[in-house]
Amino acid sequence: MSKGEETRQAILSRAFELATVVGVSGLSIGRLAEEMGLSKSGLFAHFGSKEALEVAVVEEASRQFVQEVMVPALRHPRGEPRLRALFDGWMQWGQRPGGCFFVGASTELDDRPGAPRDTLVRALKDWLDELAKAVRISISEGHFRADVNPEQVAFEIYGLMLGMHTFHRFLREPTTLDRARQAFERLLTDSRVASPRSR
Amino acid sequence: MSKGEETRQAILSRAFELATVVGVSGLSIGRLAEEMGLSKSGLFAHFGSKEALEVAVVEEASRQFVQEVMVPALRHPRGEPRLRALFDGWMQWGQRPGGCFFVGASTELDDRPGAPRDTLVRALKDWLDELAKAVRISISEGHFRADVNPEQVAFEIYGLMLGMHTFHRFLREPTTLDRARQAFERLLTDSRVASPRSR
DNA sequence: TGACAAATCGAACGACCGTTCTATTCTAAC
DNA sequence: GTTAGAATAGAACGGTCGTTCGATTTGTCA
Repeated sequence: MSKGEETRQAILSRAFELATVVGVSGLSIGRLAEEMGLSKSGLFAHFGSKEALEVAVVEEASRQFVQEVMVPALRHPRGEPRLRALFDGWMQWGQRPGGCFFVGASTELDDRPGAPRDTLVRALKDWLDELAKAVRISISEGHFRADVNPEQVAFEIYGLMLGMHTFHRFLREPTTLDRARQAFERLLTDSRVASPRSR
Repeated sequence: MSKGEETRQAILSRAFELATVVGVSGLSIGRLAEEMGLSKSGLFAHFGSKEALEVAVVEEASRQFVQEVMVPALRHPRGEPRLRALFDGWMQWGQRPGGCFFVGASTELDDRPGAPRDTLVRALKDWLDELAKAVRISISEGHFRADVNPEQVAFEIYGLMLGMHTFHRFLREPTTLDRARQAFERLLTDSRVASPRSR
């Protein structure tokens, strides 16, 4: 790795942390440069524009998310255990300072067309696809009923995660973790083969 | 209403619309003054500080939310019908340009202590209390089982709303409305007296 | 109608923003 | 060890931000 790539990566690493707290557009080049011990223009040269920096930050966030949540979940058995691992992994991920990068960024960018938004949409869809895939495997493994809708379950799981985020980080409700767990269990129960009720 | 109060109210009305789209801190006094046909300092004088303006905007949002969602729901029969009305009312509310003010503002302010945050926390808690209250009434009316936890249901409903917001406004998923409805029905089904399963 | 207060304006402030340029320092390959 | 090119620095730009202050218009009530 050349010197340039090295500092660029170091910048992105810190930029990602910072953006998780202050938001993608709240991230400022001057502030970031100061934290990195670089000049504003020196740092700027690595990206060429603020928007390109934002895109790179979103990509860095995806990279870290894959590494810290998705990959470890793949080490768990296929089906429900893996789905649980994904849920647990996200809970861990959401504990870092500033919470979940994607939750903040998606509400921030929902009305701002452009490359950063497109990149984030792609990342979020990948995550939802991963959840749906885990549900689909749960069906084929015989853990869930055949008539369970994977995309529907992924939707509801993600809603849980968002609710958890708001209750924990904004309302600071100490009951949040239990609430989320309980809702998740209800979702699993309703999806299992043992359950007699149709969905 | 004096002249001052009148323009102040007009400013807040527009400021609320604007803040729903660009966020609470994204709201700028210069931009707002231009839209209102006022000078920057003239508009500024109505509030004294940006932070005071932000607080006033949050209050205005609460005012409108009560008027457009909560009050109409009270005209529906106690219990499950009213809970449905609250849900439907929120869905309508979330359709306005920029989506739901509270969803955007709460992720924006979760790491920014101060009066605007405190005001918003209060407003959101009021809304959640209203949901929980509707659930509680549903129990006493015999629509829901006695062992249903009102706060838990309120948590899950709010999670649904958040999921809907992200899927609809950020991902632009056309299936969103159905997904949210279906999840809501599952929640109601699991809560009803007819259901044999314990929660 | 006159007088006092309320409302609004206009200019200026310092701070920070992203971006551009030119000059300098450093790194890496020959 | 020299040299070309990459990496960084520094100063300056136009712009917007929230805020202050003194002057001026406008509304309100005796």
